[in-house]
Amino acid sequence: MQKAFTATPTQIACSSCNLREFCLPADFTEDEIRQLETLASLKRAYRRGDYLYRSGSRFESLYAIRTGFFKTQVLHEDGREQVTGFQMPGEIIGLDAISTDIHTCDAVALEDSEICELPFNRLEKLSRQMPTLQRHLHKIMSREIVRDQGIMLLLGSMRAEERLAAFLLNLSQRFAARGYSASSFRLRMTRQEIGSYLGMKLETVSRTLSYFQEKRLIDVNNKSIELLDMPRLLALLGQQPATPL
Amino acid sequence: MQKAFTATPTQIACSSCNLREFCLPADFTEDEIRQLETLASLKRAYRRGDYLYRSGSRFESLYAIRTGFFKTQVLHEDGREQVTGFQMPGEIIGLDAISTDIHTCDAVALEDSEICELPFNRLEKLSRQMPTLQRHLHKIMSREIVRDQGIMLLLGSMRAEERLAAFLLNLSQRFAARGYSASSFRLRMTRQEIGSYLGMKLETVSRTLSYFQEKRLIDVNNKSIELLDMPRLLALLGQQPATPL
DNA sequence: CGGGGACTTGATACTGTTCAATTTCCGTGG
DNA sequence: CCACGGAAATTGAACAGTATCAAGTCCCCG
Repeated sequence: MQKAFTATPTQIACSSCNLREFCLPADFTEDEIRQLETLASLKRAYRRGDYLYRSGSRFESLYAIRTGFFKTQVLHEDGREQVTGFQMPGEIIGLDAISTDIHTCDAVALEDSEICELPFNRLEKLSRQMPTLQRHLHKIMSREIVRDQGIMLLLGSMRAEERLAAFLLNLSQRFAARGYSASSFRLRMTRQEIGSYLGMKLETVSRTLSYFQEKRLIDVNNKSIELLDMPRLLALLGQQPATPL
Repeated sequence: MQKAFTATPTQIACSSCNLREFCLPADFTEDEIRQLETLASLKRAYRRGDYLYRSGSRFESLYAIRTGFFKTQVLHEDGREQVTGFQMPGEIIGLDAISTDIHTCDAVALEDSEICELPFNRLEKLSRQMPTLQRHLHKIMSREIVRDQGIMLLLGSMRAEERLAAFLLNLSQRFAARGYSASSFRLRMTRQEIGSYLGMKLETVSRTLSYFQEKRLIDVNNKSIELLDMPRLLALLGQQPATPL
């Protein structure tokens, strides 16, 4: 499998998130879950385009996405922006802010979304009493580090086609993990945002998608994507030079 | 300042690491430090080229670098490798392995080095009793996430010259934070490793260094670097198109 | 002192960017 | 409900930035 760019959803307790079903690792007890639920009871709705937090704002809480879709981005002084991730339900955002108590990136809703707020002070306190939670929190943070390593590998050593193939397969996998179709989904982000994430220009994203379509690897229609040939998409990764498709 | 690519050393208690001097945040008490010292007493020496751990090996401990220099790298199936970081004294490595209890990258000594081993189970246990340590550990992990975001920005949206300038300034800053010269230092890594880290080929690294030298921004002599004009190097960042120097 | 890896430099090829012109999509208001 | 307008997406052509290939030099280790 594509070691470099895999995503296990970074999940944590969140009462109103259907936690019991897919969010929680098996090793929490009933009682522990109850405690977590009191902590995670704060939920809020966001509209497409709303900021969950902004770079520079004070850190209070982590956020578990309940429904919807977010992007995180860092901004450069000169206006350049880099999308650092796309987050879907069950994933946690805000981890970057722990280091300085100030958010270092923006989190923006890509569609109407609901989140659970997890006040970090309370989370820390609770995790002192609950080793399972402590371990879980550490794993979530570590998983984010591993994810970032995968993106570095992607940005540092893959060509445009490989990057886009990796991206599509990664989305596919994450949708599948949530019970949605692995082969057919809607992109919530623009070509520009994909490009920013993958380190390429929106025109190149568009061209490469068209090329994949021409080669019958995928079917694109604006934001609708169907993966027609996942084996060949996978084969696109892990190949040093350009490969004739 | 170069927001995107700043590094505060990720430090943690380590008895034999001259901790009191520069490794420890002020908020640990004498007694707490003593407890940490018992934990961090394991130290080991490594020779240039030795692996501290390998991708796939079992996770037991975090490692605090006491002296020397390391690189971490992830390997792709097809043989491609991506250097994900260069670590210097006071920094912690191994955080990626917490997520799965398996190391996801290699750590290799770039020169003879000494490390302190921090058994993670004991670290977790101790941090349950010591909120200061818990908070510190969280900050270290979060800082790594922020660092990775900076590299994504670099890899995703900077040109070769900017990347190299950012890299040199970042090293400079980290040396300075350790009491070494900010303007004159020895590179411990090869052009190839720099290139892998920055997402460019070794020839491009070499050429760009020569170009910087020609423009009197730096003085290079193989692995010896002197930064002659830090303001102009800094100005190189944060400029969208190519700038005549 | 010899040898091999690391580094530099040049010429050329190629991937992806830039600029520009359309076309398509979608939300908004009539 | 349809028409409008602006943003998003597609596509083409020329160009720029790096990669690639190759030759030669330097440095360091044994």
